[in-house]
Amino acid sequence: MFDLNLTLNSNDKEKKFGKGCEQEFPVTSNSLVVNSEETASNEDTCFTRESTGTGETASVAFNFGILGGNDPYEKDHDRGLILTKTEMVTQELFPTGQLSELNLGSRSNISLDLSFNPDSSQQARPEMVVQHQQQEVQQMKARKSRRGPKSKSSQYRGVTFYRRTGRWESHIWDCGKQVYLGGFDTDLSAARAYDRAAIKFRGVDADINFNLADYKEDMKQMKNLSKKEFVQTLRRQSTVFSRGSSKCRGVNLQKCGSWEARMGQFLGERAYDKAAIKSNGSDVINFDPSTYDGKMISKPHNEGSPHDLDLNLGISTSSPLKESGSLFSYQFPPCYVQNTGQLKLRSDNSGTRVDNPLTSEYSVLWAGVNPNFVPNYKEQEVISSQGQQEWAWQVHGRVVSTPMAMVSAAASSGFSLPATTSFFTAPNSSPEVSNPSAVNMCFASYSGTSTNTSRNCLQMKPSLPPP
DNA sequence: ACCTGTGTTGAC
DNA sequence: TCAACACAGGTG
Repeated sequence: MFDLNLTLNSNDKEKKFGKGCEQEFPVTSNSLVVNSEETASNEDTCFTRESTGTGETASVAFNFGILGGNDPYEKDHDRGLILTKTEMVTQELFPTGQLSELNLGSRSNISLDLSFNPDSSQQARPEMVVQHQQQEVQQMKARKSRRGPKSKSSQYRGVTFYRRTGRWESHIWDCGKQVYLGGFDTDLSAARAYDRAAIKFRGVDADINFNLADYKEDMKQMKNLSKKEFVQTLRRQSTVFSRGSSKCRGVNLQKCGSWEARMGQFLGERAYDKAAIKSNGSDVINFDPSTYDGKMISKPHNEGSPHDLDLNLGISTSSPLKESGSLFSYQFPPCYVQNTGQLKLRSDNSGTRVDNPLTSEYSVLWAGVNPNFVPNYKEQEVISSQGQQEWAWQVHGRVVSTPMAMVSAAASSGFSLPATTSFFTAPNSSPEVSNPSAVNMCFASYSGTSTNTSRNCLQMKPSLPPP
């Protein structure tokens, strides 16, 4: 068993972790003490690596005493370690990724590299560690420490929870002015937006929430953008509707040029519309207010019912499962297109259940859409297999350039290709499509309590605006 | 959605 | 004292 007696220079401790951060360490030892330099040459010394945020790594010496030790094997079932005196074990107690989640910041991403080996010849050379540590201290001194109050609402820098909207917002300061970076569903997303902006505005030495390495790709892309353009890009990537992306709430332009549409029948835009009607009237909603007359609002049986549909019309460029946590594997029925200039929703209760039974969230993905196509939804008509009137939308749109080919988002959206190849219909390849700007959307919904699956197809086809 | 004023915090 | 920051109200 190790005695985790670690002592840390009091000055450094506060600089690196901030006040009260010790409590956030996920260590149960009663005496976690970081050793000072003088003891770094001790045979029982272990080392930590500290990410500096600039790709460099510094080390801090730790001292671990051996307690007990009569047994050839020391088992720590809690940590899943089996230690012997004759083998060298390296255990990273604090994975870097986890630490970044623990409000330690990029500079504080410390991982303990616990090495035990009685044979000192196989140990890391302490003098190198000390040297590295000294370099790190100098870098820390040269770098301006954080100023300003710590956020009470978020563990991340630059991220604030906005009570009024119930969202996370991120801001950054530039030239004495606060710049709005966007509103987000999660503080994690907001923190990432802040990080990107911080790197853009202040360079790689900026104090950020996560590892600089996470933003390598972003750094390449942001090189060609001005600050203003970059902020606009961040805002467009924010979870919520953002001006400059689309004039329609819930529609966002993705990096790849595809449009992402995200809505919920009752939890998303519909919920927004309903609330807006109640509080502000019907002039700010997405859909025709007449459609809510005694129908959407007065039919609470749909709310929370198995047939609530989260019409997540998203095309994602990266790891949507990770980001949204709401995109599950669906099998989509084939979509078809009618040359009617209308977007229709069909709903029936046939089909098989394919999604996560533990959730009642529903998703829909749609293929890449012409970026110049600006949809204007208007709820218009309803079709269902039972002849019941549901709802659908008429689509008005305009196309100002040749349409881009639809791109299958299956690979990046967590869908298996066989299940989705029929979902995305390339407008130029489908014989059914006469208008190359038509958009296909299909989705399936599943009840958490029922084995029925509602399969729905949306047809969206823009019509040119009247002259 | 975005801007901006103001209070708070911590380094200098 | 001042810059950096968070919070929150204002505006369109």
